Amino acid sequence: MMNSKRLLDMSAVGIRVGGASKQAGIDQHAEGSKGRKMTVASTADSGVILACKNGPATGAVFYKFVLDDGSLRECTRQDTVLNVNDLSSGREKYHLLNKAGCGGEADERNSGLTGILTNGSPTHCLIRKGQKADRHMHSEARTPLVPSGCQATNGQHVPPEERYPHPSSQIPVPRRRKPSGLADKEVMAATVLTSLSISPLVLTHTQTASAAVPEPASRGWKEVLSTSYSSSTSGNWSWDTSDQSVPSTPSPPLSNDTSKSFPLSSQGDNVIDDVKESTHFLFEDPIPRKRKNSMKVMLKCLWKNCEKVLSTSSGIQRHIRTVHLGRNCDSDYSDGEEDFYYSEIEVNMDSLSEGLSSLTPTSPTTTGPPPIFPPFSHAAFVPRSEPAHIVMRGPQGHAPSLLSQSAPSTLCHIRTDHAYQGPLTHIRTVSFGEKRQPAPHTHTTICKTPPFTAPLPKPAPGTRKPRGEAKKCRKVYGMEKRDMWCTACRWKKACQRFTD
DNA sequence: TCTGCCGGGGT
DNA sequence: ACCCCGGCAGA
Repeated sequence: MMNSKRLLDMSAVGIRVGGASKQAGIDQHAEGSKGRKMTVASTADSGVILACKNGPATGAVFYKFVLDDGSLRECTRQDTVLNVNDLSSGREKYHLLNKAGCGGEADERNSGLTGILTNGSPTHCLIRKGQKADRHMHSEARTPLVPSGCQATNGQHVPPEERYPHPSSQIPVPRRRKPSGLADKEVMAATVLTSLSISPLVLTHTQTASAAVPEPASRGWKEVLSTSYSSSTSGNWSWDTSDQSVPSTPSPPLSNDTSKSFPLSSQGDNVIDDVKESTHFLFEDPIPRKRKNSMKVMLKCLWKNCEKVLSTSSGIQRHIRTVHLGRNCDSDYSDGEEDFYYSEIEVNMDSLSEGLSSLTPTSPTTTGPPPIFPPFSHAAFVPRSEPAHIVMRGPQGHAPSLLSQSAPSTLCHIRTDHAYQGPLTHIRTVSFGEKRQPAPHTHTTICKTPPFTAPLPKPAPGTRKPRGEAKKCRKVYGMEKRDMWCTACRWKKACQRFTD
């Protein structure tokens, strides 16, 4: 990917550095939508600087190059495809791709840039996947690099200090997507799948050709590819071809980089958006699990001094939004920057039935006050999983800021026997949360003044660990190679090698 | 019926 | 602690 050509879409301009695996630093000076002046500092060792400006009236674009030998060259936008090889010293080839249009139509699929410049028009939120903000990136570029296109989406202006996600353990969840046509989603999904099935080589070729492909033919690609980097100006869709949400696929650790890259770039947006999608589906469509006996999964608000228990995630989120976040009770509106702290618990309805027979959980959609359960008793509540600390991030991928700081401090890792939970808990299915778990401040693993610190009662008789999906030693090695089994398997205990 | 694994016992 | 196994329960 790094050696793929690089396209910088400055609403009209792409710069392609062929063959060079260097990371481009970006400097940007935005001067509004009319007059604009942008400067791109290319690779440090290439010595190439591209300056772009256009006049407010003429719209003519001039590109200024500082070549390796120090000479200056200028060209105009009309040079649709300019091979700068003949301009340069010949050591490297620099291509200029002048792309028509601006905004999300640009093909950014193979962009090797760490950021996309904005120019006042609907802009991108493009950060090259897997790259943190380049050290060459100038400070001036940072703020504009915040996906201003997304800002335009909700029309809100957020102070800069709130724009960048604080590297915390919070699990971001998707902001509410605006309803869109099902057909659109299906088309999008199909197109994304199609794009995934095509090798990067083909993509590169397609990308190269796309400059000359008529718009209708390349539009589908461009839409998909642009959304691959969360650059859709609508801000309603994001997808990434690098499946970071698969826990079984080891990814480069984020723990160290996130703290740096988050404040510096919008790279986190991609990741966050990934998680957003994952968690969105997880919450919208939780994996059905077997419930034994009369155990029912409830969601308990973990806000301080709040014992609210609701039966649905939407209900608990609404509760948090309205009660703790002070949102408008009447509106389901979410500005996308909310912290949701709640824990999934199992409620023994039998134990509750005596005193709470009249307080059966109600759907949050029903009018009237939601049920409030009395303080928990361990006889009735069996914590099932880590508390779900959910952060609704804004379109800018802002830091949770104050909301997180006011978060409950009593989060507790309730049950550590992950073998019993495995990927079943929604936290563990979220790659982002998974990566962040080692963070020392991870809420889900820190136990402070926990409300459930009392020795947990053993699982009630009859509660058995659900069978794992993974093949165990017995199946993998067979009876003949029993000596290759893990010890637990040999002892007919829970397999330790192939945990779920 | 196969398989995972809990619970219990033996050393 | 290590090892084994009866038996339960899910697939």
